[in-house]
Amino acid sequence: MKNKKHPTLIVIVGPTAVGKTSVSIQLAKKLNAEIISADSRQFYKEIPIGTAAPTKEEMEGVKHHFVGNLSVSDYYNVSKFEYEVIGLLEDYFKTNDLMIMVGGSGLYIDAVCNGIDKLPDIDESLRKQLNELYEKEGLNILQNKLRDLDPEYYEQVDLNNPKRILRALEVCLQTGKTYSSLRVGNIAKRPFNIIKIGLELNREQLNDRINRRIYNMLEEKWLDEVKSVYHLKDENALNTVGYKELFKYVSGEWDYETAIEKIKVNTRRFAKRQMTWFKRYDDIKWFSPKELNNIVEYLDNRL
RNA sequence: GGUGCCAUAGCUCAGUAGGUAGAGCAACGGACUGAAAAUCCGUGUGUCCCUGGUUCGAUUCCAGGUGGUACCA
Repeated sequence: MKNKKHPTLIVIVGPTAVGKTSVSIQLAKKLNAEIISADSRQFYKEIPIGTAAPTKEEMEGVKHHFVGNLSVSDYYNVSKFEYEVIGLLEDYFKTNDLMIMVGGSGLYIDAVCNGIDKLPDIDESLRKQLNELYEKEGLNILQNKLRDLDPEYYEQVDLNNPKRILRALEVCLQTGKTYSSLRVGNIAKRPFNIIKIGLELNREQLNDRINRRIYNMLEEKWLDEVKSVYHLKDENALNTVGYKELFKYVSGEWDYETAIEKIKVNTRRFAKRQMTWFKRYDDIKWFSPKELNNIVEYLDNRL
């Protein structure tokens, strides 16, 4: 490796099960870097097996951040992640040149790379109130409310998507301003370089890896882990591929085979959504997870 | 071996009173600014088992074949 002059964040993305963890750890060792996980489910300490979080052994010798740092009952969001990561990097780059950020949560990665609009926190009671309104009155009421409060956003938003509408409404009601006026979408200028690397496999190979990984997770007593958090199953953090299906098995709603089959299907779909997100990055270089040497060479030329 | 039933999308199956076909699931494509492994939107991808016959026209009717299935031997 040449001498690195500019602090650089190496971002490694890719669909679930493609092999990001292994590549990131090998790179971290070669480059003497630490790792930030940008995986919105590996934050939670109660669910390492089903989220394929890096194990203690894997993390041996490579410092990891944002793995198992939260409880599933903690409230967390992208903005906090951005704030914490940027804070960490500011410190880290005083004495180091390279950090690796690896993960599959596109929104979280974008927040770190590009920043996210500064919006106030929403009162818990307001969010709850809106959720109840939606439960009781349905989507139509929310749509009408949004048309009154923020006609501009009403024109752009996917009106069938309750989450988008609820979000816009809570911001409008909390701030007294329109959501559209607060959504400026400025791209943040970061005081470090960013190099994006994508890992991909063809569909057949990825599906095969997905199936094998599900099998391995079950071998590692995933079901015990699921049962241990069953009482928390309504937490958002557990609205997660694998857990929601196995909860239905545990409750007796589905038989085992059905649950496993659904996990496979939903994991494939998740991987597809991730690829859709990452494919729009125009500053990314794609590799197979097997070509570590090519990745190192590519980085070497750019650092 | 005999008789009945079945053969249509990747799977389970509808359907066409003869004018080349459609549901569910799967699959595929897309969106995405504080719940994102979330949430939402879009798309039929087909030798209608094979061969021949009748017909202007057969996936549909007829005959034979092949495969499956049930019952009888």
